[in-house]
Amino acid sequence: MTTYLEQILADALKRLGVDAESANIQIEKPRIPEHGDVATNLALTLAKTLKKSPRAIADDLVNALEYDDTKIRSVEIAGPGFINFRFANNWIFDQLSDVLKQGHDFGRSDTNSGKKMQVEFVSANPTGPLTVGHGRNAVLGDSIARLLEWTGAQVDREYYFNNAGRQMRVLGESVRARYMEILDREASFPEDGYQGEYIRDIARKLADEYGDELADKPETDPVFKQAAEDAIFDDIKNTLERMNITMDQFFNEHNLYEDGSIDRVVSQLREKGLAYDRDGAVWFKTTEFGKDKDTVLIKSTGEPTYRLPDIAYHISKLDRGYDICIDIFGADHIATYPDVISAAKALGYDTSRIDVQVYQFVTIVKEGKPFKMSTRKANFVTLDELMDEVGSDVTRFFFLMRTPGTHLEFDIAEAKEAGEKNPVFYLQYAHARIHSILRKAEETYETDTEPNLGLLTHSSESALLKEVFQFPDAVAAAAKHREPHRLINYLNEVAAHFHKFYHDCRIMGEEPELALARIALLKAAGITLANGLEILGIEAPERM
RNA sequence: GCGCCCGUAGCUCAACCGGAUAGAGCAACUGCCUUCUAAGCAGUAGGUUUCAGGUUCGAGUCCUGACGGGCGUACCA
Repeated sequence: MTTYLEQILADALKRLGVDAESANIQIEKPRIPEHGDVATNLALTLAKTLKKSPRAIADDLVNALEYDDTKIRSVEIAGPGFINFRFANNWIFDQLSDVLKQGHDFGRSDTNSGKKMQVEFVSANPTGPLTVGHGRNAVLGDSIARLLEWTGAQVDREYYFNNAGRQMRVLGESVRARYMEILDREASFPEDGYQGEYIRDIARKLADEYGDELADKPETDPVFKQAAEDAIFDDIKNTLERMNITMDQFFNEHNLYEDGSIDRVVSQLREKGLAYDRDGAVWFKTTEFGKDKDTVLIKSTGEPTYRLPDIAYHISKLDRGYDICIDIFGADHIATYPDVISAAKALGYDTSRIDVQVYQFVTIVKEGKPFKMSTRKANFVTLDELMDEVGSDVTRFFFLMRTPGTHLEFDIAEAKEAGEKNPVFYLQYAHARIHSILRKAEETYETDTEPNLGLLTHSSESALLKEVFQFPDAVAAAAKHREPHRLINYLNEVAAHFHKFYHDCRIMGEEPELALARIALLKAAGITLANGLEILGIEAPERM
């Protein structure tokens, strides 16, 4: 529908001698039904460049407009210069049949077709279980990936991690200390060690498996770290699976050392005069890119800071041929990615292919107070614990329902109590209700006969119809902005229109002709909700 | 100090690239179940969009400044 309108408007512009390319045609559904089925503000946006009053431009546009009156019933100018369109009934009914035909694919579009994209998310190092702090990242990344798939892209989900370095060393030492404790042997717990109970679990498993065999191994023996990494990664993968998330690839930072790309980045930056030695360290000249200070790439100990592999990693992604690489970053990474971009650009890469999505932190509220989490100190609420309480649907929905760019307050008590008050049930309930009616209707009516859609004349029916048709646009808009919450807002509208329809229009007991037409509408609404929930990674139950 | 993000109803949040009368949920109040799921529907109340300027046909949205909150500003990740 949108495509057709864009087309006829572009044609009209051409007739008026206006460059349609630069005009940026926007079609939107007006808030108020009296303002038509869809509207465009085209005349208003053109007012500045054409130096004419919006009303006059709207007049010209409407005069130049040629449209198929089996599709468009009316076109009128209103307010400051909006052009409002109303659809012809037959066109609406054609669209409805089309929705039913598309079924499980309704909502897909080709705005990103042919594109190879990658979404990198979660990317938590295996030092502990995933916490609610990681939840927003995980769920955002996965739903954005799904949105992109629905707009035609081929998408890889990637988890980037590092199992070397100080963090992991301390993790190994923590496990060893607990292991020794279990054996009643002497060992000091590292000062900044990981205090969580899961460390004891890992140590206990080692003790069960090896007895005291490991006690005489040197402190630095990798067995402890390895056991921890394996166990924790198993746990993380299990958590992701519970959340409906499947990664295509786990990328170990270690690869970047092995294949020489770390060294390559340093030497190439040196060649460009952007890296130099000072005080035994290697520095990146970030002052060249407007920063106050230069940045250390390799510490005087010879160990790289995390920034260097970050740069090499992004270059690896670009080399792998992705058209777009999306990073899902928490606000704490906000300062690091400009360096990555600067470096990649300096090395000749098209950095417009890197798309960094920063989301704001989640404030955990526990017992009415903000709660500071720390993996190391084992102050955390894990995603598993949360899902034990409220399930994965509520968990996903909670993280998705707000704009990524604003702070999200997560009240544990509320999420637990919320239960049936939770807005996710509003959507699921609508879907379940639809299927409940369909089950009943199938017993009474010949639901596979061709319906006479012309009978759908009630205002609640047409409101629902028009809402359903917005679905592909809603998916595309959410994908474009990488903001799944837009889809939730849309689905809420669909559900609201459905519930209203349910209240106003009955099916069982109606004349078969009318009932069949309404069943068709019901199916279309059901398809929309089911497909939308799938993009959010949330169940669409047929019974509740 | 400097940089980035945020500030909208009592609370949690929407508002699509600057568009028509700023919307939901929760909490409060009033109606609606002998008929397809009341986890629902209809309605009442609640706002100087933190404040002060500016840009223009038009500002919650853009610019400047102030105030308030978050996150950065490491040879930590």
